[in-house]
Amino acid sequence: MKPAADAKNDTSKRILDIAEQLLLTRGFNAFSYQHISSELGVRNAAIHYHYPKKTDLGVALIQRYRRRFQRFVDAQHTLAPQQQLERYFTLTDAYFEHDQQICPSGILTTEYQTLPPEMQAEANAFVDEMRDWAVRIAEAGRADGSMHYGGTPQAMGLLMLAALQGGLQLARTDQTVLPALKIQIRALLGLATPLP
Amino acid sequence: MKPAADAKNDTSKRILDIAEQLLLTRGFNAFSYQHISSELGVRNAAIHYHYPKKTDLGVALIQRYRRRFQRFVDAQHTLAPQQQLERYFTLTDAYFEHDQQICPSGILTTEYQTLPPEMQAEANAFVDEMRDWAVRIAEAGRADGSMHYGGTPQAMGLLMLAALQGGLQLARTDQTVLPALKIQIRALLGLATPLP
DNA sequence: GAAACTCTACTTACTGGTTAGTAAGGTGTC
DNA sequence: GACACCTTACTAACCAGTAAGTAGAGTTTC
Repeated sequence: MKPAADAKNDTSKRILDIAEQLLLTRGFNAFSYQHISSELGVRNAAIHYHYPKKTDLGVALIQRYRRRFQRFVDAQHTLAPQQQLERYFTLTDAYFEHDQQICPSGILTTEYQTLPPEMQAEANAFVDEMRDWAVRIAEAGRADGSMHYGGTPQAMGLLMLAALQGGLQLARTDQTVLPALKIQIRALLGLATPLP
Repeated sequence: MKPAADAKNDTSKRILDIAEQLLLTRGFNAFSYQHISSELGVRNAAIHYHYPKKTDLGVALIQRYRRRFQRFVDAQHTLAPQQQLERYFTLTDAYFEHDQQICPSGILTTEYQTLPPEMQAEANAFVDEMRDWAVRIAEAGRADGSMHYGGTPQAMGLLMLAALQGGLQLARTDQTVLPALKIQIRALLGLATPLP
């Protein structure tokens, strides 16, 4: 057994978990190491031991998102485009139901001008990856004849990403937003509402 | 002449102008009275004289947005739906071109959980008004036969609002976002790109 | 097998800067 | 002299970040 190595990983990971929750509900500028340390039951400096600068923590957070998102995408590359879109919707719903969290790309682009350059670079890459994925769904849906829409797949994917990012934010003022948005996106793609 | 009254109004208004710029580029949590006072060339306490609490300033900012937006909407109630949509696009472009500002509703809903209740209430009302306007455009466009889309006008208006709000944020990482989004929304509504 | 070491994961204690907000006073205008 | 509009001077809280020390577990050396 190696309790030392496990303990290190565990605290490091728990810091990321708490920071993620704070990031998606309050934003990067509106949470402090105090929030994390009091939640974790340790002192402030313990967080600095694992992530010396807040920038380090921010970069680690986005990098973990990128890895997780890549696994999410990889895990369903065999699914039909329509099913992939439904997974996308499910992911969006999950954010909202978890303390009205919003999409990470929404936080990062909204606070973009105040973020350190290292985080801006990670945010750029993350947004690119999310956009590419949305575009691939629109492309595949047109290619296999399951989705029917005007314009290019590039623009349609972008529109879906932008609408869901904005929709998650708007949902905080009105919880009927997300269901209506999902129905409308399906309607624009000529899709039927799927059976459970 | 009434220089006293003008001076009061002028300083008060200039504080709002500077605060607005800071809000739309940095967010409410990421600007301070110091930012405003140094920009304005006065001391910190002078800002507190006009807006005792930061909450007061925030509420005044949103209320001014609401008045301005209402005037914007009223000023074009005689225009055709398609022209109203183009005005909406122009408004969006103007935000982006002004130091990559984003939509006020985007900031307010993203920082929603950290805002004081008075600002949350104003934000709710503001988002409602923006949404209503988008819905009315979609309704009028369907009614006069100029726009053709699936789904309800309520959902279509919501989708346009959400997409433009998210799109303004995403445009910070890639400036080609907004043009593509506008083209796609027109395509989904069966509209031709208007001539200048 | 025990003393000496090294490393991880913290702690206490602190610095310097920023924050919103207040209290009291000054200055010019009606 | 009353009021609008500021100033100086301050408080208390919070912020990121650092320095130095410590407890304990594992590792090395004789």
